[in-house]
Amino acid sequence: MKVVEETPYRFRVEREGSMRVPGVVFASRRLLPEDQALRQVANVATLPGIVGASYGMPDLHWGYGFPIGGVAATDIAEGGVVSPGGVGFDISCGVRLLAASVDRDELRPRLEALMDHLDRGVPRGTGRGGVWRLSGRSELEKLLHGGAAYAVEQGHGVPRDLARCEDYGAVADADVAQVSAKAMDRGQDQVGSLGSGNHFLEVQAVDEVYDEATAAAFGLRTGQVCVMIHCGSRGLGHQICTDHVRVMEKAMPRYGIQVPDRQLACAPVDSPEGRSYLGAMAAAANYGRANRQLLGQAARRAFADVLGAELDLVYDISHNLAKIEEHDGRRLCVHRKGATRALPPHHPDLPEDLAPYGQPVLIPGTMGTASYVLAGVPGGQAFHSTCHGAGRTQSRHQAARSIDGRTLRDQLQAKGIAVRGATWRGLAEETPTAYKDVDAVIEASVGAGLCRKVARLVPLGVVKG
DNA sequence: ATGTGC
Repeated sequence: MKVVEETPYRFRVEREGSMRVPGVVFASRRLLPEDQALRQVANVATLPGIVGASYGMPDLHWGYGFPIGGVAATDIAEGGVVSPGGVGFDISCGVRLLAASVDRDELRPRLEALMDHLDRGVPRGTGRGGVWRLSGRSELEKLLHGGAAYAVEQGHGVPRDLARCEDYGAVADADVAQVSAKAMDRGQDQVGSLGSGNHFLEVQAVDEVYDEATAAAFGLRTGQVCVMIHCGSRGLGHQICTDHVRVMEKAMPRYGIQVPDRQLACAPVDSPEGRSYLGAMAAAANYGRANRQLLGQAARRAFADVLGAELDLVYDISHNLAKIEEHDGRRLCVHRKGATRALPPHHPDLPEDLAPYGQPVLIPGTMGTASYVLAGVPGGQAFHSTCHGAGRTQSRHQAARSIDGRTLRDQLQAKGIAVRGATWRGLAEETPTAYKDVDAVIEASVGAGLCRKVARLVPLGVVKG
């Protein structure tokens, strides 16, 4: 594998073997990942119908089949494929940011009380129930079609929330018939729950604003308290991925598709298997959005009860999704796995009030480090995409071996960050030392021309899944 | 990521 530095923030993985396009990785030298992730970038470049390049964002790291931080688009008319591995197991995993009517100085004396309230009000960990008890299978079906919009319709939020959700709170074309009974069962009682792993609800403060006008348009000001929620589609999305990978593995020989890694299982977008996955994926996307809507409501209740304060939705984005988009007159299936759509100013998909500024992009850091609010920029590199987070450098196992959960909790508390965990092991696996430096990832993303900085947020308290 | 692996 030959990797060439084209510019300070752009590396090219040369085409070789069965690669149809080159790989392009946006990163600094220091952030360029280990060979394994670059090999995955090259593997993705072999997929039928892939256009442009197999892209990697600055937080690129090894994942299931596709790398995390990967973007790949296929041309539907040219037999382009869709691959569940290009979306990931946690379909529609994403981030929601809410801004409070209080500043950090006002919160300080009540922080522990607020965290205790959130600790009780935010279900988390594997398997447990969520804050919304759905009335049976038929209501779950409505939610899979309506996403956050259905949640708001049922009184879980205000209509204004939807104007600040990507796709106004729901993606079209959810096909519930493509969601297995097993996936439905797993999803039935998890709406409004964080899950585990790197999922969290964090109380933050705006530490620095880089662009006053854009921050104001997004509803943010220096010193303001915020809530950031990072979660996905729980067991339902996971089961959908599992089910459809299995179907595609079997179908691939029929379409004459060969891939260098069986985890790249795929099928033409324009095929029964492709359409079936996309329909089920859309249902999971709506589940993820409803999940974040309900957790936002749980945060609102805690802020109202403890502080008499309100929370306005800043934005809600997904960083694990495939989307049918038009680029240069072609209909493409754009896979973003650990990558965020970042629409430029005046893009037709943006709501009018955000159009002058570009799409808000929310980047969660790690526990104890900063998070960022970014905005999309003109240029359209990697089909209008940017990074999604800090990006792991250590496996969960390595991380858990490096530090004890209680020690980590004490370290964070000593930095003034209140911690409400689920398990000690889970906390240790998420030690900030297991991740890349989020500030460096943002610097590379901006340097590569993928986005611009709007605000930097710092953690005050974390509810860890 | 995941009722955490066949």
